[in-house]
Amino acid sequence: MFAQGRAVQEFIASIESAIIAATGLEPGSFSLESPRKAELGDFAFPCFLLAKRDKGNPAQIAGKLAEQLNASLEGIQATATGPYINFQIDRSDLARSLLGSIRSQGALYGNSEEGRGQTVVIDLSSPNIAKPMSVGHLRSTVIGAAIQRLHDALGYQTVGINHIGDWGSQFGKLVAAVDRWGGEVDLESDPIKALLELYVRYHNEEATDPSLQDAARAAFQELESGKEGHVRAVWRRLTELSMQEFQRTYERLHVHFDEIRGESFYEDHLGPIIERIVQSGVTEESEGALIVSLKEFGENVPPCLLRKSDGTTLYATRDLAAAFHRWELYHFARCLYVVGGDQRLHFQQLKYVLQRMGVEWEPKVEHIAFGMMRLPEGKMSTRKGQVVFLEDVLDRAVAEAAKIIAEKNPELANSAEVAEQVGVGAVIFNDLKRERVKDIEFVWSEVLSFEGDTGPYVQYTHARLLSILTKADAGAIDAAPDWSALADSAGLLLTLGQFPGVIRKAATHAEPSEVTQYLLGLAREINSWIAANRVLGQAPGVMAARLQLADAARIVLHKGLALLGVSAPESM
RNA sequence: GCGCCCGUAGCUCAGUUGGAUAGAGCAUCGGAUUUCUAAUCCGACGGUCCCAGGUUCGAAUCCUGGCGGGCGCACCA
Repeated sequence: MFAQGRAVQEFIASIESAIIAATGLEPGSFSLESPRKAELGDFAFPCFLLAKRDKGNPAQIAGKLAEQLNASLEGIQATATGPYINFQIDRSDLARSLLGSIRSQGALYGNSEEGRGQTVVIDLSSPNIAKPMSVGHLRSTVIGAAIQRLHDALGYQTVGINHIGDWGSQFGKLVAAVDRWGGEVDLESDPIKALLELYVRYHNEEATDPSLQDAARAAFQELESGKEGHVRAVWRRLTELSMQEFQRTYERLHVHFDEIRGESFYEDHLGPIIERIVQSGVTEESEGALIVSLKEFGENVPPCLLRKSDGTTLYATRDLAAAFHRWELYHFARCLYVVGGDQRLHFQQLKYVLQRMGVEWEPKVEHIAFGMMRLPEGKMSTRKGQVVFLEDVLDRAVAEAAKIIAEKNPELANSAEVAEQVGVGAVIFNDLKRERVKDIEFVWSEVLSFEGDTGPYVQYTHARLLSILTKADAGAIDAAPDWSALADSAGLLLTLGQFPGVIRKAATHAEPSEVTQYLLGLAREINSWIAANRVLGQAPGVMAARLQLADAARIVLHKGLALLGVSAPESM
């Protein structure tokens, strides 16, 4: 439907089919690589496999094959360099078709329809009621939201679900704490903080006061019984207070959810799901609890608990209920759980249970694990008060951005708005920068840095391009382009051409950092290009060619940032 | 004890399904602005790719065994 970066794809396809025709290699049995150095060419084909097949010398084979390919390829030069064949696309062809393709598609460049008709469910954010969002929750939220946008771009139907932690035995504790000390704190003006205080106090005192534990257990049992009484009323109020707070943060991060379903949503599903699992014949009673043994997957794999000996359910029960509910609702192509790596075992167990039940869609369920956010002094702990609150991080980043704007661009019109975009963008970008499995140590100076490999660096690059484009005379970009002005810019052009492939791979891998890394590399290339290539005030043909390149680069930066959930201010 | 994840420059990280001389940012040092935003650019410095075997024409990448760090291991989520 769209020419989705076809420019570069078409060049690659013609090289590949020429190689197939000349060698008899199976399509898909090889792929082109990037040469070690850009001067060597745009694409490379190593001849080691051919040499093995034909029992020949790779360098000789490369030499002969290059001659044959040159005879059949048009607009593409093949050169043998040792055991490699390097291909170079005609510079004018490259610029004309690629820039034309990007500029005609605009914000749709990189999109495709490959996911049409398929649904991807993404479980993301999932903060716990009555606890403040920490920088740890940021990870699930921004990684999950980026994964959802990547799938949107590929034409999938996506459903982002915020699986709020609004159920479980800790609510018994919370209700007990509110009942006992609720009058001593201010629940109205700063509810999360007040609730946190109660939560911490509960844990400090439960060891020495057994009546507290009894009260908590009784409260959760009442909550799970479905009784519309005092406990449920308190629980409901806590939920409402917390959700209002969360919503503020989500708005700043530009994250919205298609569904906000707490664990409590599955209250009515718990009985039936347990029944269903029992019917499938995989459960057993053990020490008064209902479990699914997972010994067949390994002697040391712990069983999955569905129901405690006191009759109440667990996390796993609710997640199983949610999984079945989602399948019945969406028949998803993928169901992604963007949840920290500390819960690997839990999701492994979940998948094992589904396997034992013989559920055919089990492989579509994926745990998208990410590394823990740690403080230099150790693991974050809400109970110990060792946390960095997300609001504080955003506020400090925005304040820092405002300070820099005041220094560098005091005349900026909407400076408060831009400071918000830059500060929040820096925080989001920083969190999406590394491979998601890696643990992150939270260091303020790193989060508040706006130079080098940072979000503001990419935003700045975008603003610079826009500045050049808006200063150009109207119509200058439409003059007959002199493509020779871009003869030395092939590297940048090829990078722009990679964008659709970057989106596709990042979505498949559920790895937003592939986009982040790509954007950093692209921004670096653009900044070097700007320093080396004057755009305005050149001969009309030169100017048109360079303006087109600047425009295409601007389009890709903007789109890439949008996929990550980072704003691209017009000036900063 | 067992299982899973991670280990690349002083620090933080990239490194395409195994391919050519392992690359960025930060930090340090030295340069660049009469001209499109210096939140920038150019250069220098900086490496036993944790260690030891193995597979391969070829290994940072795959396999095995160690070491170091993180996380987890039935009635929490």
